[in-house]
Amino acid sequence: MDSGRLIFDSSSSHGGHMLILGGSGSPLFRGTRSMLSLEEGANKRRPFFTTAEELLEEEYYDEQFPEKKRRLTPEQVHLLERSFEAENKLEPEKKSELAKKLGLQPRQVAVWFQNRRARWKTKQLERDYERLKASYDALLADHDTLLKDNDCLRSQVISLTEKLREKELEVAVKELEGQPSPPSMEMLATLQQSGGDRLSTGSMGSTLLDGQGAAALPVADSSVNSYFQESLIEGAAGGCIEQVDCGVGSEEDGCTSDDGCSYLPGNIFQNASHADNWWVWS
DNA sequence: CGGGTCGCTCTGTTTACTTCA
DNA sequence: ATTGAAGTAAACAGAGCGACC
Repeated sequence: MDSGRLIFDSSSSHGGHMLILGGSGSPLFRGTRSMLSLEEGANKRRPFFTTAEELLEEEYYDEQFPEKKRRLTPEQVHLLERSFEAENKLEPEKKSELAKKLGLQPRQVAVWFQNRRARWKTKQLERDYERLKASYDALLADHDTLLKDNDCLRSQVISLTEKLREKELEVAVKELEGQPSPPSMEMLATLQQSGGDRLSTGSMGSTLLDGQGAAALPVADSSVNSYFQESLIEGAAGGCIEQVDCGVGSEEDGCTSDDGCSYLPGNIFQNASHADNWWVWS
């Protein structure tokens, strides 16, 4: 709808409404536009009104160019912007003061603030969206990294379980070799069988489980000199592996997490025997 | 307390104007 | 130089809300 001629009606009981006289959308104005040639419109463009005196001349301009909508001058916008930065709500006193200072109708100032708030909100929504998107992307990346780490740790569990089994068999064979008569094939078969059972059920010691129970790692078996007991981990049966130092280690044969730490599938317990331990029981 | 009025904000829309291909 | 599309700003409409009488 064309605003047409805008007159601030301060006596209105509704806070001063514009009276719309002869806008292009109103019956009064309909048809008037076609009477003005394009050339006339271009040459006699109605200027911005910036002073009270100019406001008094509105009637003249309105008669000449009743349908023009005028943009605010850069100076007017600048002052309005400064005012908006200080306070994006408009107190009645402030509105009158600004209107007077800018040579605008109070209603125009109110409308400007209204539109400015709408623009600010749109921008704010865009900023919020960008922030949330960045946050989501970061979380997604973290999630992917955790999935990879999880896969690496599963591989470690499987590998270590196998090593442990071999070590326990080796120890058992040595024990039997120490006896006066060599073990029979039946005895060896029985030993192997009992070792396998223990590993598969985890019934002989504490168990280190991965998240989904895909593999079990028995530790601290009291009847066998387990690999764990021989190495650094004493009295920590049933505890959890925890990474304590991210400053060492090769990434060549391991998986690397996003915090720069490497998980070494094959040799973490060898590393653990050194001063710069990677893993402890907690 | 309920209803009417006023003054304000917000959202959505229209319109005038500008820019650019 | 002209024109039409797209973008932007000014203004409006209508609904909602709180304060006041």
